[in-house]
Amino acid sequence: MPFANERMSDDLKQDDDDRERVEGAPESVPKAVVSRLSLYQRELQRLISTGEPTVSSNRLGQLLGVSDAQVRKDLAYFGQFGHPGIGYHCPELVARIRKILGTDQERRVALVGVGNLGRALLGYKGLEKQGFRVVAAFDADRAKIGKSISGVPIQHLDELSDVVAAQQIRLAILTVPAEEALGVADRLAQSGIEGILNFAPIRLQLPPHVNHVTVDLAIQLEQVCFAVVNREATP
Amino acid sequence: MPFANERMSDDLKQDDDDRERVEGAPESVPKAVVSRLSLYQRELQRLISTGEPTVSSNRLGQLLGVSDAQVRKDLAYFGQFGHPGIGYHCPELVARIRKILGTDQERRVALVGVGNLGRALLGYKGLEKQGFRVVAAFDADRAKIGKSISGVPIQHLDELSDVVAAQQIRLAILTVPAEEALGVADRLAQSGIEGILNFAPIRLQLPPHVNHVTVDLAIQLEQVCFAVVNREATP
DNA sequence: GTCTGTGAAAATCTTCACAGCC
DNA sequence: GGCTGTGAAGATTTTCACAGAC
Repeated sequence: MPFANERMSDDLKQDDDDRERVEGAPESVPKAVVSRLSLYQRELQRLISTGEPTVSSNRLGQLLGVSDAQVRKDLAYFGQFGHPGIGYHCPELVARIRKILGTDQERRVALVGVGNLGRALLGYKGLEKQGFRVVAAFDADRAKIGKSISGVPIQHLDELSDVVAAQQIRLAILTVPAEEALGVADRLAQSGIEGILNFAPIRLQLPPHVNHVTVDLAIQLEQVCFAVVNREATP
Repeated sequence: MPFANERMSDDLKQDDDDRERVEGAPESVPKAVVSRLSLYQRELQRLISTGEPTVSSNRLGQLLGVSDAQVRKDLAYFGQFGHPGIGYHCPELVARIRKILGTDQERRVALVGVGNLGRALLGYKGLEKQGFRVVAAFDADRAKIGKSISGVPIQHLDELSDVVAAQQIRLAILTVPAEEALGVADRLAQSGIEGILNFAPIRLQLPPHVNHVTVDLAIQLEQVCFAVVNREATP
């Protein structure tokens, strides 16, 4: 994970339904599976851009360092996408994965905390390439209000609720200092935000209907450091 | 995972040695364990700053959303740090964990790719708070060379090897565009860098003695999006 | 009584291996 | 021949539960 520190539910319901999964919510999916789905989708886009019409689980897995069985099992959580003897049709599979992830439509995102990291993310192309659009930025510092960064206007935190409602924003990126993170996260929840990508190195406590993933950059570097100091190998 | 996409070895050796782990490299440690070690260490620092001398596995776990048994098992990989009937002595445990992670001494870090994200990380206090110091930044763009950002001088990529050797830098942060990431990662490896924290949304291929962790920000946001669209709950 | 450290059990995740389709 | 989808086997990770230390 990245390592990242995430907390998202797995409910334990056993899915003994063997009808074909038509749509929507499979009972319980390991988060590692969802993470790999994102990887697959990215690699598939690359394959498409090089003109490959189809790909086998074996090849896709090799490109990403994952076993062929793993690729097939991961996809099987959501239905049957492959064609025996042929493999997976790249554009079709991309479309299916985007639908699963919810990135088949453009997702509007609010960013809160226009410091160093926040500014960087406002200018980061990698997010919109995957279907996210940061449409509003917020900060408590009056000096920053009114400016635009990368075309995104910076507004005061007090406007949060109104803007979220008006623009029907469901996702937020939280890039405020650790000390303020808990308070601001509360305000996000109260504003109707449903999912938060948190960069503060702190455990958020949120109502159960608000999902979040925390990315702690120092922890990631510590992982690398541990591996180096303990002379591990990257296979 | 954060989802992050990491690839670090687990070797499968069975550790049937029941002498006390005196030091150094435990045979094989799940990366999730190492990741939690970082969490523990952060929370312990907070406890120390509020004046708590000791903490039980139960309390530490509660603060972080982890079971008490998990805390104990994680620490048991590296030795015996606790005191029955009392718990763990916070300062002692912090010191032990830092030693395990390799952050007991200041680690010099090189940053390559002074774009939006790179600049943000140069100004990010969270890294040095955990014992990392970015001492050199590199870019291929001549226009950026010579300036300093947050006190870190920007040098040309061609200087990489010399600077890494002169300053004995072992860790690097890679914040170049995806298209250049593979090539630059090669140069890092050849310069003697031993660990890379990679932000390019691409799978690095590196010699086995160079460890790396990839943080893909778009993937993290996709995880949140999936959870929201599929109405999961955060317990 | 409190708390750790740890085998044993449970749950989860990954790989194997093969039936069935192209 | 090549390939997917999947039950069964295997491996790993987490939780349970308790002996032993304070």
